Amino acid sequence: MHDILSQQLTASQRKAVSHIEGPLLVLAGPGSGKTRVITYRIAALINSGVQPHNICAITFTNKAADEMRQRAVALGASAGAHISTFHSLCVRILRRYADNAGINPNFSIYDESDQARCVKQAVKDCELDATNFSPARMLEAISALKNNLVDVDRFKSSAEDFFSKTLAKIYAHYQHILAERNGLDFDDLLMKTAFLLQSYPDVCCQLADRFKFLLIDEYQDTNHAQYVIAKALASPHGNICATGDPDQSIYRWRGADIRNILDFENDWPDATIVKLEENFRSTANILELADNLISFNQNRKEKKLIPTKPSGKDVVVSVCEDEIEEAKTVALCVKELTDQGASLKDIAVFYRVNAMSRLLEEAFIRNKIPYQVVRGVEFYSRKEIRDVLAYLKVLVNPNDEIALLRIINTPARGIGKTTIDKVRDYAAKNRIGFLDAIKKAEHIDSLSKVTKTKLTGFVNMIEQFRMDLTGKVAPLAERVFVESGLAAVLKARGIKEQDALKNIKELIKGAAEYDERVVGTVHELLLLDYLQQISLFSDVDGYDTSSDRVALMTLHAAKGLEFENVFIVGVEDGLLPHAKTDAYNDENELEEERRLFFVGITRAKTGLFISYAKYRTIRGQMLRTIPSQFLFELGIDLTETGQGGKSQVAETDDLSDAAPHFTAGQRVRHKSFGTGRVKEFIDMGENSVVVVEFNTGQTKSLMVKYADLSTI
DNA sequence: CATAGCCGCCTTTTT
DNA sequence: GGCGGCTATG
Repeated sequence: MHDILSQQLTASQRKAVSHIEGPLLVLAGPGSGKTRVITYRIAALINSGVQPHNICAITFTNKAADEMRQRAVALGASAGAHISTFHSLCVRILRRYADNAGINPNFSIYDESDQARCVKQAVKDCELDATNFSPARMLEAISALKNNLVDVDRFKSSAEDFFSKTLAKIYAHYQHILAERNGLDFDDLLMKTAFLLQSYPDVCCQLADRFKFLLIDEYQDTNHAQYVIAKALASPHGNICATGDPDQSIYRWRGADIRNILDFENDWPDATIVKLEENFRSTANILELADNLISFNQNRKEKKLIPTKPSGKDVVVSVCEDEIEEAKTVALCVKELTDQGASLKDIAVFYRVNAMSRLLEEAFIRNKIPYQVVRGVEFYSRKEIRDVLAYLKVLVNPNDEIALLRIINTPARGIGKTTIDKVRDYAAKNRIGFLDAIKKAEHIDSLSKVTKTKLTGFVNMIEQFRMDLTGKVAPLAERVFVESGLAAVLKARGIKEQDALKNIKELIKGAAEYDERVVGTVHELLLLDYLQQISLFSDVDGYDTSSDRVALMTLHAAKGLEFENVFIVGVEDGLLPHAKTDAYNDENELEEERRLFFVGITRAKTGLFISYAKYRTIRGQMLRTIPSQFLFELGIDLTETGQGGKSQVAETDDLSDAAPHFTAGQRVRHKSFGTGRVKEFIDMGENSVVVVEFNTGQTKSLMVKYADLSTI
């Protein structure tokens, strides 16, 4: 079988597949058949006698893991290889070696909103002002520390200035709160695993013995913690195969360190490097644009995209009047494509921010085009779903105060804030958990008799549910939904709540599928496993590739996918690159935004449609936009009209119209105030006002027509 | 203690 | 322009 497989591969691909022992780096450009190579590699390892369960492949999303598993099996490889994301792998390791890691294996995984609550509490505990130390900013800082494996102690000892010292306090409190609730956030999963592997060489050896071959996809987007984990797991045997493309690194903001892939050769001196530069996905003209664009990045290793397909359809750049027209244009183009025989599932629309999906959805609905917004997590963040899950979480992890507080009065059962405060006080005084305090409601003198009864009723219900803990998940979820009273409340409400009911049904259906999947596996706590798994659900995981609908997603979510036809909308300054990035001061941030566009473009096989709107309503205000600089970097003559060239501009744009316009983030120079950055532009025709923060520190509002600002 | 209504906040990307 | 949190009222 192996030989037959090899014949379907190019020479470089074959090299990447057949190189079995020792470190291997596969530098794979977009559309180079990287996924195919990894899958074949798994099959080849198994063919050469490696036990499937000795293989550990790490993918970027659960969806990618599922697909890889299926493909490997389709190639004839027996199932049993461990294929998952870094986070899922860490959950497994942490549960198995919980004692060594110093945690309770029944931990809850805290998502962003849970984290926000905890950090808010921490800020409050430290008696700090939430405006100066906003939870979001603190969380971001803490996340960055964790990704770099800086724990509380280390950060405390290095903190010198006021801000760092304060952050250290909040960090310490935050970790304390999580520990009390037996909760781990996403970053903890990585950090705790990395520390575990560093402190316990024997654990590390056991794992290396279990996973004798390590494969890591999308290596360019690993952060420091993931890097340490990978290195520790592979060090005993050196059988590490990393694949990735530095030009597709788009998660720097999340701690991804591009040096991990650039320095692979230094980390593993005897590494074999295989480059996959041929592109089997896109037409030559699409690749040319991508190549032009990415070559504007200075901080990169030169790499050519070698097309294997001839030039195809012209790339279309559409200039629309506003965002509504843009959405309409996309919908009409989709119709045209389907009229020509394209199927909807071969079409995708990418945008920079999730908020941009709404207008597109409306346009698709109006034009009766089936679509799906690819955002898996949103399902699990719906109120009714979170409610049911909170009940389940409390059953598994009674210390999960976040979940407990959520359900104690949901549905309303007469347990209000005052009661909760009293119970909390009691818990704190007696140094017991919140749930334990409720159990002792009888002993809390400040509570009225009625309240005590209510609390005992609640505890009894929880205890009842707990009897079912070791069984299947779906029946328990259904039971909780009904007996908690949630069902009655939803059913009593109007037609609007039918959606909620449907969602719960969907949840139970999903749980039933889980039960089905794990049938036969021995688990002391299936519910725990289920909850931890769905906590790690990602955006693309909810993407249903089998249904015939247009896919709408962010450029980030598009990573690793490919489509016959791709639309990229909103290619405007302030959106791509996004104004929230520091693209105008920090070349690295600009380059990452450029890579993001590059990733989007290189998803397209034959049809590529790029668009921007001349006016866009932001925060209720319609503003004149500036086309993204990236558009010009594509190397398309944007003034060109007609069909002759390799690209076509759908509508001509009169860029030369009226007084100059500015956008936030733009750098400008003023005769007497010097250089500064535009904070805001208020479009009032010829009386437009621009607010500029000058480098001197002062902020000025200036009338554009008098100010004589020049752009830099 | 529950509910409605108001104010003020934020709005990048995600495992 | 949308959501969450807070307050005033029943």
